[in-house]
Amino acid sequence: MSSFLDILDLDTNPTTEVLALKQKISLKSIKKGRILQRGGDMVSKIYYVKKGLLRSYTIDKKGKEHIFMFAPEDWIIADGADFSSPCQLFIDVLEDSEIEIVDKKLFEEVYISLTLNSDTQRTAAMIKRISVLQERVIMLMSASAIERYEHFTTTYPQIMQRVPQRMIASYLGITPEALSKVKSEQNKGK
Amino acid sequence: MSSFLDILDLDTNPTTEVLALKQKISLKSIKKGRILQRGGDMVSKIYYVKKGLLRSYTIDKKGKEHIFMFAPEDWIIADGADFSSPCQLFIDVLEDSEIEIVDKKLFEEVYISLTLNSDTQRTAAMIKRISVLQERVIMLMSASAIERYEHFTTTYPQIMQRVPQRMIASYLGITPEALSKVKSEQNKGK
DNA sequence: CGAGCGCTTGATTGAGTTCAAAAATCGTGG
DNA sequence: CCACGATTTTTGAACTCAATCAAGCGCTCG
Repeated sequence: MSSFLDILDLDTNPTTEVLALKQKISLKSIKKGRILQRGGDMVSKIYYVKKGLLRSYTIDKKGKEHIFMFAPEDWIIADGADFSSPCQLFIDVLEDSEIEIVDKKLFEEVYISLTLNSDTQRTAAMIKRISVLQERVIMLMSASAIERYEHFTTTYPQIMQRVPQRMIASYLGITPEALSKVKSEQNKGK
Repeated sequence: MSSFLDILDLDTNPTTEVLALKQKISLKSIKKGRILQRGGDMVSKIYYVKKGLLRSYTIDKKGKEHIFMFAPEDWIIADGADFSSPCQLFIDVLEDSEIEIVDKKLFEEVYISLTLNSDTQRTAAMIKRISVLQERVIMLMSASAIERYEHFTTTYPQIMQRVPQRMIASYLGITPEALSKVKSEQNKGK
């Protein structure tokens, strides 16, 4: 899968609803720094990243950002699960990007009604996301700052190079200062 | 949904595979304390809790347990996502329970091949799980011991009463001592 | 009834935070 | 292409929350 449209094209006999949805999907070029969605917004969209890099994050009561996930090429990012419901995530653009944007509700209705391979695909995508989150929870519960950092560098080396360190710290759940110290610490060791 | 069998019964015209699978699902009564699965085991099963309470957890290198989730009545619990793949979770029984047990691979094959309402159901279940995990990650990244505890008591009051406090601490990612102190602290306040 | 487990409480320690300021890097306009 | 301001990273010192260590209490159940 490399686009929302691909998914819809899987249906060889598109209904009028599918066709209507296809017309509403537009590829947009969006500049770095743009905020696509704020926690608390009522409108909620799904973003398919064709090119570039997005992130989702919360802001806690003390005003501190906590990055929930990064979304590079070919990732879907949205508040809540892939489609439905809750929570209060912000989403913004870290690199100039090309993104497909669809209304969440609309997409969900049509998408779920499609019954074919895309079902297996969607299931696989959700399973992957659950696995990633499971690993993340375990990491947050049991790993020290150093362990988290080393896990990140080996798991997401591509993202490492594309975002400032303070954002990696934010993703790991530690302060930028702590991350800096971790790095200098592990440099001493060699 | 209140059983694996219900899911399979949704298919009004069961294939021979479905029938074969149905025969392999057995309802077992299992006593408190029994370990169903150890991290590292190759066999992997899916457990549907009809009655009772299970938990899944990891054990870190220092030998400490970290509870990943509790599974009371009508929950499905398994290593990794609902069906497939990775990670190293232990699963054991906290209360005398009645459980349906199915081989993960077998179930996945048959289940995924079923295309009907159950698809929507499965999707909904996965979305819910993703939402729960999202909330958990945010909690672990931004909340203090007290906040985590208060969130847990309001969100899972039923489970509160059924497990020892040290397990709640383990779920929250804090030590039993810390949880004890949090409680006495919040009692002072009133 | 005693042994073991779970919960509490206190003293000590330590990893990571906070605050502050200097050093390095980035980016933008001239 | 350079220069300057802004942002990011590093470093250091003081502090804080929770972990660790240790002891005592109360219950259960064997």
